[in-house]
Amino acid sequence: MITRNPSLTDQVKAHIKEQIFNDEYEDGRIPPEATLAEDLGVSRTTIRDALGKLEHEGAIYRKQGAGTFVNEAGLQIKSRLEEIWSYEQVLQDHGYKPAVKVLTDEILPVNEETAEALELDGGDEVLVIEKVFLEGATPVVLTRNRIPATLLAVKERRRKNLPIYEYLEEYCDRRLSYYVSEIVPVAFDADQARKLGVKKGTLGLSFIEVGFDTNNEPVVHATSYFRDDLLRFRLIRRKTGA
Amino acid sequence: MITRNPSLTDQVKAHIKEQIFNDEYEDGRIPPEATLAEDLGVSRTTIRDALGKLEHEGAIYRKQGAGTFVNEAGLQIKSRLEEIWSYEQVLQDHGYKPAVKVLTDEILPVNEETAEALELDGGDEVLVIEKVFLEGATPVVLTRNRIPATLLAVKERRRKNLPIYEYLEEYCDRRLSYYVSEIVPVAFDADQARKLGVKKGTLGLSFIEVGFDTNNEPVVHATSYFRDDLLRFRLIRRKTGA
DNA sequence: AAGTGGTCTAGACCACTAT
DNA sequence: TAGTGGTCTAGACCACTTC
Repeated sequence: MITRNPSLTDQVKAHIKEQIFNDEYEDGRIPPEATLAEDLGVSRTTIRDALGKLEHEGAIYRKQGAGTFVNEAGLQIKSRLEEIWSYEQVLQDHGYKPAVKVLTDEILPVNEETAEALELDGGDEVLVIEKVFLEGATPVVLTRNRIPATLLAVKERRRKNLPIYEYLEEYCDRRLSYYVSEIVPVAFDADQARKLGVKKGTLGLSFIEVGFDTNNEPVVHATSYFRDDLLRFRLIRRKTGA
Repeated sequence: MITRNPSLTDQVKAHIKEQIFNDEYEDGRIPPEATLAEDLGVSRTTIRDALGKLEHEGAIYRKQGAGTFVNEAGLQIKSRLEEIWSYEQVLQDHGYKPAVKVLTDEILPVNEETAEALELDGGDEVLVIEKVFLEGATPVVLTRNRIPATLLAVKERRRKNLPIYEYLEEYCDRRLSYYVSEIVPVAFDADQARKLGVKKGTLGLSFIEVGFDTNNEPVVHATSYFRDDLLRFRLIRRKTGA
């Protein structure tokens, strides 16, 4: 059945993905674009948009003049760094049954680093939410999100364990558009180590990032810490012309 | 002047980028797509493709119904992780004048890890190239690339200091298409520390990656080490549907 | 030479934002 | 309500791979 929303392109994309997972394409060869267009009753442009997204995700690859093929190697990648939006989802993708625990949830004066990241003044306040993501009883990810207090539209804020992008929509009426993330290696300090259930000085990865909303305004300053023994990040790097 | 190659889209992209850097757009507002199409004498599709690429790179952002705008924050990002193709380029983008030193260049029996990454047998051989990238006399990046010996088409291999993707084109007739990279925090061992000019145990970042050619075959296994005090990586993370 | 993906056009209509 | 970006169509021609 054809409907708008999700877009035709996304429906086509989902359809092809399903075919791939059901092994419907022999030899990993995906039908020509013209054939797909005719079979699915959409234009070739729509097909190409869908294939373009799948290629970008690493699910397929295309070779001009030759064809379009399933990318077996690309399909193995569990969670691609560029696409991470929720750590619960990341842990699920790794086959875990994640739990979330809110450690801190309070409004505090902003510190210097956060003030700069969120373009605030020294006297302003931020809501600080610290969460830990666990697999069973084992902590895997520790996050600290800081949201300008002025953005909080609602007094009542239950469901503090929402993913931050949902939290921002629900309580701040802001839609998160993208993050700029810096990747930093760390040796966990005593506090971090305790919260992550490892020895002080254990090696790990951290992200320092700023999330921007659809108006391109910074709305959240996040720092995240990962147990390298339980979670490894991958990404696909491509050449982008000029 | 209109020519093919580079594509119209890339020409449009370059043009808009230039306008941005020359501050030609008041208030950071980029003209409507229809206007751009008419002014540049191309179709709106071509304009949209170019804007789409610029948006993906973080140079602009778009808001449906409102317009297209310059992304000042995005333009500050020096080298985006997803787009890294040459460490010389990365260092240049950071304002350094990079030098490259080839430390090792020899054909050796493949080790287990590389054999698995490149789908080789235990008895096969690989060309191992170890390079260090310096700013002046200061090492910043240490890389180790391994290429299957069977791919080497030419006996004479001068210019060992070529970026690996150019090396593969020149001596193996393979075009690098993308890398799958794993990001790992490390404490440098004695050997790495010496080559990077830091104390043993210093914290740093490393990439473990496999490069694939246009036939989606693994052609290079690379490990890279970075001095966190001199080089930080950033990337843009976005939500991708489904 | 046949078949495939890559680029480009011209135009229609929709969804959303601003005023 | 006017103007903007988002989606989609139908079709043309080009570049490349394969046989």
